[in-house]
Amino acid sequence: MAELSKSYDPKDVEEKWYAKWMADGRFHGESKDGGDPFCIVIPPPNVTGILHMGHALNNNIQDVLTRVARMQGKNTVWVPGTDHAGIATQNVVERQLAKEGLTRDDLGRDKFLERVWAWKEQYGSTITNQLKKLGASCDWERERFTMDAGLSDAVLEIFCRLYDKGLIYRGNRIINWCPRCQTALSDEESEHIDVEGALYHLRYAVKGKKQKIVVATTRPETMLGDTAVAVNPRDERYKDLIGQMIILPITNREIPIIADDYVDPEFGTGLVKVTPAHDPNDFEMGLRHNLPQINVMTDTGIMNENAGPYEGMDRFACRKQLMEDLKAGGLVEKVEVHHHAVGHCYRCDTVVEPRLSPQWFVKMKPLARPAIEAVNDGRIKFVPERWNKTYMGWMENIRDWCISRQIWWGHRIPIFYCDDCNHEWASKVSETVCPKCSSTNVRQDEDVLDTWFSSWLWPFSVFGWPQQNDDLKFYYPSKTLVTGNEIIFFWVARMIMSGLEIMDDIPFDTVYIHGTVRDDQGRKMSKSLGNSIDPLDIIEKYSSDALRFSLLMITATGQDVYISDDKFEIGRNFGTKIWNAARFMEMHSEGFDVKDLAFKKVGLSPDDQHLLAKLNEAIAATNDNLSRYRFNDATLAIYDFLWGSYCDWYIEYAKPILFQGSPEQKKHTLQVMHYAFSSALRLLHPFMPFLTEELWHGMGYNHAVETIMLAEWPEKPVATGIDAEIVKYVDGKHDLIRVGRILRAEYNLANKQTASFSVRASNKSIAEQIEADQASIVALLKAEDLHVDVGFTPGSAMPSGMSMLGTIYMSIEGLVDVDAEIKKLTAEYNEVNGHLQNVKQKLSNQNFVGKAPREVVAVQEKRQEELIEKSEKLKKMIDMLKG
RNA sequence: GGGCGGUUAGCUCAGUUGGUUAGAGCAUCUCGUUUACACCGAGAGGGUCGGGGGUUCGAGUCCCUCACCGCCCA
Repeated sequence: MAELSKSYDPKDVEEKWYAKWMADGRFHGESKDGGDPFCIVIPPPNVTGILHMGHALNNNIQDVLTRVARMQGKNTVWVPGTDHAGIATQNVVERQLAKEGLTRDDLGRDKFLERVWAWKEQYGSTITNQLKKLGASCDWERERFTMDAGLSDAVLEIFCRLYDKGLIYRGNRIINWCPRCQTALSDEESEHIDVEGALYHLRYAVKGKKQKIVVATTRPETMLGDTAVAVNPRDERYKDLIGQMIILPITNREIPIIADDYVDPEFGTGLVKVTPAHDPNDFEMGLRHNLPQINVMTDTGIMNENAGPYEGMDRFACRKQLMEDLKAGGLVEKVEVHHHAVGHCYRCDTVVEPRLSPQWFVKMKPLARPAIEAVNDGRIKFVPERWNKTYMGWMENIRDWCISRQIWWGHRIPIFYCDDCNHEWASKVSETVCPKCSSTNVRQDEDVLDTWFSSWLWPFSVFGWPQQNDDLKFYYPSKTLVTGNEIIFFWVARMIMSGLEIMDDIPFDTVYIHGTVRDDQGRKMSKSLGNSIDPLDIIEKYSSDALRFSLLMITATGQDVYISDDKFEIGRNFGTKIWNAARFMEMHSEGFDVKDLAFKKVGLSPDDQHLLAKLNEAIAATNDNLSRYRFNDATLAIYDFLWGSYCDWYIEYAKPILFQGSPEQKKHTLQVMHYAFSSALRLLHPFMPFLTEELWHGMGYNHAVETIMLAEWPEKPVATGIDAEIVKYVDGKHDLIRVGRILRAEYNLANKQTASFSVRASNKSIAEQIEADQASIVALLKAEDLHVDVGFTPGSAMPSGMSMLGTIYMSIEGLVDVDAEIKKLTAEYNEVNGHLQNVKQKLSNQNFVGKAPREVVAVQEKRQEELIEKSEKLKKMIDMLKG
């Protein structure tokens, strides 16, 4: 056994073991080794990303699941990787260029892409390196990037298949446009943020009449593109207006008043302006009524030639100027404060402009049907279950997915156009000749695909699809997907659809949705708030094990987790506690062989049995809670066992034996200790991989299995030699010791000060048990001696307390505070009688006795008996003190 | 407007099918440096379980309703 240092230095230990595990290829799995496959695919972080607490939580959970599976002997693979984060990465590189005074257009497409790749080579592994610090046991030999040759091939293959199937189409529709990124976004990428805006009530003149009508809008500048005003056909107020013409202010265009069911008579004035080129609902209305579509803005959100006098102004400057002009013309009825949700670009936070634009879409309804079915019939289950509803709600109202992006970094859309015969076709390879007319006047679509169009293939593309290979066959489908709720639509739902469409099988059978990491005031961690806690700082300050353990211990299943710096002390303190327990064992283990743990299955002491029973409970609880994704309960079970049962009770019990016992007794006790400790280390390993590996070696447990990573996962309980009655007796003994300690505390006995204790045991057999088990009680009570007697009556006033095994008395020299004793016992007597009244009331209630299950009634009857007995005893003790 | 989650000790949270006296960590207070550990040990105090109503012999737990907080979707 190596000598353990006085204090634990996690930094060196953690680096050492991660490097060793990597060098030994411990994280790698191969399909050819067969067995029971267990696969998890990582939610690929953005290649531009840096590790935050959300990642830490997410990857900790995956690592725990992976490490447990590996210890269970499964053929385990956790596939890591990053995604190319089209818009985000392009933004980063463009910012870099801006510092050099350049734009991407200065470089041109090819040169710009070279720059992006160079950036990726230099900085792209930041986040994966940070994952390694967490201890993530990813199979790094399988690391993938969504722009890899293999994954790119998968993207093109899918695109062509879906295009040929008619599931991908090009359409001129209203999409979410980010004027800053100058690209289209999907509906999911436009984040609705509640803002306090205004509802502008504008007066429009009716042609040929003096009458003015009032329409309400939140975006007055789009008025320049209005092509109608609409009312609800059932709205009596405006019946006469339908069919009349309006003269639009500023541009003086004439537009009709139309009737459409879409209009909500309750909203605003019941009259709405219709701008088909700038609003999805207006667009639909425009189609129904054959209205022209007038786009009033450029790609960058600047008003265009259709905006007349406002051409060249920014859209918000235009809004301001236009309102002033309208006010001057007496055309503003009023401006109301209005709360509404406005779409913002999820990458740069710019207000999104709904805008008419030709884009590529995936037809989602046909893909959604089988994906809804898979969750409905339970082939895929969400944990916690409530996310089913969220998923279903979105899937059942699914809209087509806008997949084209007007940027350069990404998979270029594999569509080719012939400018001579107008033929359009999809092809995985670069085309130069039109297959229809043989013209060479051929060009490829300029746009690239949404990044999610590559990540939705992740569960099978990482294994080389469209190639059919053994890995793909063996590891697909993966087991559990671990992710946050914010990407259920973006990613989870789409993977289910692509898996079923392409692989004809679900991509995973369980989706575990964990909570969001927040600060201690419940706010999301964000750079702008400055409230982020950097996991790497926590690792630096407390260790990776501490970060991991603490995070899981405070995260209830699926609930958001509030963290602050000092929460991580939980894990650090626990690690130190375990380290010191190990040192204690080591000090007494000289000459002891940890290979020989065959402690006698007979002749286990009551404390041995109690410890092993608690170990069994911890094993069962850990397994049960893990299977239900209750990580906090799993960690708590291990924590309570090691800190409570093992350190607080068993080590204290073992001290007199290890210090004064016979060699046989010492050996036996050490066997039990090492058995329990090595089991607990294995149970703890997935949560605290580094410390447990260090101790696995430090304690010499590596004699049979070199690394704890591959040691047997504890599942089966210790079957023999444990008597439940004796375990119960030890519970009682702990109670007795607690009561004795209270007596000591009440009289402020110094630690060194010993006292004699007497126990009036509840019955003869308990008396015998205590008698035979005196040493541990004497030690834990720091007693001078201990008398056990069923009929013990104190000769004079003695401080006393009642325990599960009987009444314990403390004899101290001289000063017994009789009044204080009487007061204390009277308080207890009153409390006991209070409970007794309660129970009596229950039992005299015929409804309770008649309707409650027999067991429940029996419990109350037994309790009544105990309370009566306790009450009588207390009465006697008080009388004696008074007498 | 619709949906989901939350409201339990000073703080952050557990509490699985209703059933003894509602738990943990942190914080607070008292005592303690004894030989694994002060990142520790022994003890203590602290809760009308958001309000109201209902079902039940029995409600933190189930139902209704209201209030507030957060998230998602329109």
